[in-house]
Amino acid sequence: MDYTFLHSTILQWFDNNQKEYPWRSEDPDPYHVLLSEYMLQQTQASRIALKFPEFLISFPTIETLSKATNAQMIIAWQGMGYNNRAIRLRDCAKHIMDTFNGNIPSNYSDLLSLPGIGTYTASAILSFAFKHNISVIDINIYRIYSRVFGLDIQDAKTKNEVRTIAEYIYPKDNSSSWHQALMDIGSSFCKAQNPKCTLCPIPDCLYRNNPSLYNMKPAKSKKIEASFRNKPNRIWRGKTIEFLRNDHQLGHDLHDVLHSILQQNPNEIDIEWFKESIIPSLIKDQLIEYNAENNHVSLKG
DNA sequence: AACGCGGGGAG
DNA sequence: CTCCCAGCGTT
Repeated sequence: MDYTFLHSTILQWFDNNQKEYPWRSEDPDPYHVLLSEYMLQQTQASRIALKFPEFLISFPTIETLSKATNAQMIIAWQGMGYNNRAIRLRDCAKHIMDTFNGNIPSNYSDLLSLPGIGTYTASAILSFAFKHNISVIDINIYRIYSRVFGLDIQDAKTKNEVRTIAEYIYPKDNSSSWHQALMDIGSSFCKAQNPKCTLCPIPDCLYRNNPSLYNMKPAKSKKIEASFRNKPNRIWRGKTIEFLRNDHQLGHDLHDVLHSILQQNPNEIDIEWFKESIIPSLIKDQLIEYNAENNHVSLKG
């Protein structure tokens, strides 16, 4: 297959229409790429764009990041979600200091050895920071390839087929621009819901030609989350962390924390639930400390 | 293979 | 209200 036209179309579109992000540049600092990719795991780019610059002021280098306390990381992570990712990021920086002399690895296996760096993030760093020619598959690119080639997103075989497509289709002299272009296209046009096919710059696409032929709906997630008082525990975890963020210097009495997040006086059942379910899971993620002697809760130092 | 893990924005 | 998001680690 000759993809010369596809490549030139997409790359030219990217030259003229790429989104401005604080981590994007012609010759990006690998630390900025690692940091942004870490933040972008499961979080929309538009949100990270607001957070990235101030985070970089607080932690301008891998070394400063590696020395952050858990509480500092949790506070700096405000608004980005998945707070245990903040702890992992600091651990990742420490690992880079200790094992790689502070240099971000430029090969796949070393990157994969770092905490919180999986197949996507490793290939993204190699492509965007080190300009290696490697395929990159995030949720946007996965969806685009599935649609362009008419693959059923629920079919178990699709994952492998997309991997094969991703491997042969990208321009072998410009992995970085190609994959970032597809991400922009994925978030602007080839969206999960209500895709704007009429505006999409991809020249040929089986889905656009006949959307009804293909099953592009992701499987319904029918998992039941553990809940309390009509809200999932993850919401209560988040409220607890948010409360402790606002005054992290002091330890807080467990009852005061509960009163604040429940917006009412806690009863025995509330206290039992909080002690048995929420506190242990936050401790397990290294987000908080709990002193059973005086019933004080605080962010982990 | 399935699940835990946040939080905010869009529709 | 439901669905979505530049995923990863654990089981």
